Amino acid sequence: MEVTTTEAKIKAAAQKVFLEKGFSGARMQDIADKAGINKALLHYYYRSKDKLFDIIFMESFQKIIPKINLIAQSDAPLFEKIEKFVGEYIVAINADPMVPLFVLHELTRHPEKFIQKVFSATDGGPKVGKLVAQIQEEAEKGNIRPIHPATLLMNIMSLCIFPYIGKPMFQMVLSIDDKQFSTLLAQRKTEVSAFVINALRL
Amino acid sequence: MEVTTTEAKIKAAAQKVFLEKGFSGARMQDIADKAGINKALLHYYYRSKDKLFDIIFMESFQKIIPKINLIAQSDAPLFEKIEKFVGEYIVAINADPMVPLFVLHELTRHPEKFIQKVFSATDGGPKVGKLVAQIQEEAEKGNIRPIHPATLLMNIMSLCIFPYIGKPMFQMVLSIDDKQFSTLLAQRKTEVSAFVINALRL
DNA sequence: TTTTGGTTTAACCATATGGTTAAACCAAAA
DNA sequence: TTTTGGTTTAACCATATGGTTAAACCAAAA
Repeated sequence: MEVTTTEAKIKAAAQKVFLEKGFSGARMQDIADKAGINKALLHYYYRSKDKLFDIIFMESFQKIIPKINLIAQSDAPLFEKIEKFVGEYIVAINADPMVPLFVLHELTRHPEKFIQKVFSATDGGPKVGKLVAQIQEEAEKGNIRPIHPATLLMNIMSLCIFPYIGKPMFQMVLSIDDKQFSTLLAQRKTEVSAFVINALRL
Repeated sequence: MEVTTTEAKIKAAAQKVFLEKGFSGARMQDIADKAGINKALLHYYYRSKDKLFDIIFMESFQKIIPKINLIAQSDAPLFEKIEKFVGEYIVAINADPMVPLFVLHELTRHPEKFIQKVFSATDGGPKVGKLVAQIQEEAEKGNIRPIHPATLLMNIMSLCIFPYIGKPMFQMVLSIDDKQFSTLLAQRKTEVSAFVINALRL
């Protein structure tokens, strides 16, 4: 049987509720019920709704500002980097499909509150300098179509993340059910990098 | 001077507040204050928070399920359609940059509630049949790289919409301010279709 | 067996929040 | 000038909600 501590049970429940409802839609009682504990314990262990939320939010945030560094700063050739990044990023998001919408929703509504905290947590934000230089270099060498590095990064991340956020919209526009949609998403792990790389070819 | 009716003032204020805070974060008092009217008038004109919200939501939704039909069902060649669609879609989103996050956030949290209503409002959802056929046709003729039509549509829409949703994240990752970000967005009106079309070329 | 210190609970509390109501208002019609 | 019907307001109301507290619990140490 599971021998989780109360503290852990609360965190797990809070994660679920906050991701589902967002901060303002989440109810402490709801979290307590899902954790199967008395509501007072939420405050005993985490003080306040805000404090509890901050913990869940920061953890979630880490998940979508991914190990860009690792890949971006390596010495691999550009196309290889793209393949690797897209593959790993999609897998990461796929593991927690609710995270992107949650994080971006809360981040948009309280930019000041987190921008700073998040920056220190990732020590100054990710360093994409090397990747940027590489893109410019390849463009100058005439190996790829010229493109603003920021634009390329934006395109790649959009293609990775947005399908998860836009799911209900896509299902409607495309008239497809959950299963068909999942199939499409699965294909994207390789499809996206192929698309991007082809877009860069001359 | 503005001679707006109370009803219109309420709607405008509600739009602002709901888009900013979402349903559960929005406060009726806040809407009343922004509209400069007594809170009771909200109920006098719109009955309840839910009813008021539904109106704002449906209007917002229309904005991001755009005139796909018009373009998708036309007889223009594929690349031309893509250019036209991307251009118009980005302009539409640009006019209301808060809408996508708002709609997708609420839609994700209450799929059942709206999926149906929205379907009837758009009479059965957009018809992309012709565009789908066209993509398959071009692929078979060997004019473009083969790609699942749904995947292509997803890619295009992701590239158009996501930058607006992911703004705070991108600004952090790329270390750029509002102005620089706007510049990047402006470029995308043409940049995105170029990117997509190039990705389709053999 | 008793003490101790962390854990859990039921009962509360203050405030926020969506919503209602009766009375006051006010411009146009009679 | 009076009546009428829609509009606006202040005062309320019931309930939801985040948070607190004193007492009960309970396992391990003494």
